Amino acid sequence: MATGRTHRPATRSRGIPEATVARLPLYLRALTALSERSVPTVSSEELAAAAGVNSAKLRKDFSYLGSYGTRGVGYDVEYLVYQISRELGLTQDWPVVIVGIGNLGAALANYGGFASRGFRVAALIDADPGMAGKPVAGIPVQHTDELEKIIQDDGVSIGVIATPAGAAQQVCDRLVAAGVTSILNFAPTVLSVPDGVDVRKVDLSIELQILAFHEQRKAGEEAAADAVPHVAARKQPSTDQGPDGDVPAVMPA
Amino acid sequence: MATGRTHRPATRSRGIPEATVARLPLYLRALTALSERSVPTVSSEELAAAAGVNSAKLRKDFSYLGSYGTRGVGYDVEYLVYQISRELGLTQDWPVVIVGIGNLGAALANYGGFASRGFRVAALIDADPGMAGKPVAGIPVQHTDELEKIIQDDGVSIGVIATPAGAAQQVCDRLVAAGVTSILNFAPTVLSVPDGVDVRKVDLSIELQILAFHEQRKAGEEAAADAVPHVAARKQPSTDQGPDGDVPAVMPA
DNA sequence: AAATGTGAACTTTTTCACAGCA
DNA sequence: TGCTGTGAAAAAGTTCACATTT
Repeated sequence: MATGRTHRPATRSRGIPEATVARLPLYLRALTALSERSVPTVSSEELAAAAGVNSAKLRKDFSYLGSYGTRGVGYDVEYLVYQISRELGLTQDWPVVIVGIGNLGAALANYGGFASRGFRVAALIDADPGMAGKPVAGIPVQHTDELEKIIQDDGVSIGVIATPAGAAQQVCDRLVAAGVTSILNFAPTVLSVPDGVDVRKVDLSIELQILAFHEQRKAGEEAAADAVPHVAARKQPSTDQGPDGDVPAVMPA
Repeated sequence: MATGRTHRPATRSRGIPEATVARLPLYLRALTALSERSVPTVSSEELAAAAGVNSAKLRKDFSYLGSYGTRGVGYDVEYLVYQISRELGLTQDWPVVIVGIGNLGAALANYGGFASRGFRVAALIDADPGMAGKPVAGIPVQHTDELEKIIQDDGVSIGVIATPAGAAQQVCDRLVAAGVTSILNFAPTVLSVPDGVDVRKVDLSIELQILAFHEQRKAGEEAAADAVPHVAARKQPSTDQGPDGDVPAVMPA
């Protein structure tokens, strides 16, 4: 690395669409399950079903990574697991700090899928001095004062914020100042960060509100449906996750 | 579909884009904060900044709801709060059950923003008989056997699954059979549900993997940047959340 | 025969830029 | 004058359908 080269690494044209990146972990999970069952190969159709997406989308997604399948056969499970892991950066180990060891922080610390896939909890940090030293998920909680030291010593670049909303921005600023460049925010606040820092948020109440919106609409539809001869059959098992789910679009006049 | 009607209802063309729906809770939160500070009106620019989106997008989003602003002035905070709440279905009260009262379930039960905005925890349910009766967040945990009864008695239509992955599909099936039509899934599994049921998922490990992807790319870029005279200034405070975060596209020529 | 990989069509979402109103 | 509301353009994402390869 670090040469005077002006071109993108001879690899394949970078620029995997963000939507594709967001689905790679889904594929990886499905593939890992297959791998554990020692399934050697899988078709786009099968894998797509397991991941809950459609097969054309899956093939298109994989096409951004390269040609890892075999026509007439499908994909080699182990090989794909490796390729996707590599693409996601999971072949290296990412130390992560969790700040705010309340109920949620403890839940996160205990979350198994964490350690399993490339991530390692480097430290648990809480502002409450009473918590200091107390082990959570086998890791002793450290006081906020130690934050900068921990991040620098362990080379932490990913931080998880599970504090109350009021403390989140301040914690975020400290994390960023200490060198963290990716933040997963569970606090219900918009964080502002310098350029070059990634923030993703997970927000229970937003998810519930989106569900309520669709739920309300369903209720309206039912009322409308009552006025109509026969409600169309609802019950085809469909696999569908993510942002929408249905969005039918009927509506009373 | 069902009737012979071919035209859209006379109402304002329903069909708020899904992307817009997903942002409404964000606007609502920002507006609620303003309302608490007794701010009477707000411009699209200000509100957009508070919500972490750009103002054109916000205006476009609001335009799907109707014309609730005043040109030259901005939006009336209270009025908008009401309109968005109504649109999201938050003017009614949604009873919610949480299934799986481990660390995460407890965290969710204790989550304040829950009760505050239209949602009410109708019951906490766990498969462990030892948990039964134990109060969490002031609510006694009930055994899974009671699930169907609770859902029917309380008219619950939204369920939260916080069980281990292995139990999730089974719990989901029972919820759906009992009448739940919206599910928020915290278990790391793809749930399959009948048509007409909405599922949204929240998945810590997926979020971390997406961060790792970008983090890895940053590392690569840095190395590339070392070969270039001077790294462009990174540090303009930017507000940016959601799916991407940055995706800088530095790309040496 | 089976299943990938991908141009091309289509849909959704974002951004632009400005007319129109208070 | 200031700021909304929105057509129109651009970008991103999804789906189709089929030539290509094993």
